[in-house]
Amino acid sequence: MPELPEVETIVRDLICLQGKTISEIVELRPNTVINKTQLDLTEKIGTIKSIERRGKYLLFVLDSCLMIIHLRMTGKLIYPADKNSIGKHTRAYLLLTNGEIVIFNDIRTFGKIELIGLDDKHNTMATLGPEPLTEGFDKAYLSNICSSKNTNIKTILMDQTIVAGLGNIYVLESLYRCRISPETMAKVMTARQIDKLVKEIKIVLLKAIECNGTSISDYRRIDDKKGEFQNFLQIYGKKLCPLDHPVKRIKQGGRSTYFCPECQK
DNA sequence: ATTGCTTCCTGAGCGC
DNA sequence: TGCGCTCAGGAAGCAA
Repeated sequence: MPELPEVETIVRDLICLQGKTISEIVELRPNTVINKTQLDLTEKIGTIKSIERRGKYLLFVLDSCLMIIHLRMTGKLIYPADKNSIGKHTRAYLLLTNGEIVIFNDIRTFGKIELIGLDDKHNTMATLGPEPLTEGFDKAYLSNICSSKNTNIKTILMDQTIVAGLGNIYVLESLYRCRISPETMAKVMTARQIDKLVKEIKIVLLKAIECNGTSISDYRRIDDKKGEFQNFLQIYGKKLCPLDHPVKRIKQGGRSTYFCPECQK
């Protein structure tokens, strides 16, 4: 399930596409490519000027428009690839003018490729909160948010309008490392806890990027290699915490939460 | 306005 | 062997 470190890894892996030109987006499953009419098909779709990341979104800045890809849980990009690699779960592929292709596979089909004008605002991206690895995400910012919200800290950190790019794995890992219970109401978080949490989130994300992400189930790099951060997980998916206490599993907002009631108060 | 629940989808894993 | 059930999950959309 790609979160910030996984998407960042994919963006870095795709840097070799910069300067190449897309001639066609071939949609194999309906509703995979949104606003395809944005493209002027009489022209080349466009040269890839840059590939960037915002939250969990991949942004292809083309000279004609912006192509936004969200992988959701099971979306994968494969490059280099050839047509023999197109399979049952291939939802679309990009055809380049040099004959190469970039395959978009997605088992659960929640992923999307969306095209918008260079100056248009994307309805969700426009509401994203700050990037967690920038100075805009600091203790003052998170304190202010926490004081005004009537929910638990895990739900706060999962909210993309508050901070963009965190998902279940990195939120739970960060909370465990800070010894903060995910059930703690945001309002009662102390200044010290919030400071520690902000710092730990940055440490965990940087380490996960260095490891090229977490390959627990579906996530793979564009060459199908796994990330390595699953080797450093302390709480997500575990039966015992690193101190051998039993890990408790609950649901918060319909999502699995793993935590150690002994370590996290 | 804010919070929370349901929905989308497929494959894996389980019990019987 | 195979059926039916549950679960995984981001975020849109809707309900309270």
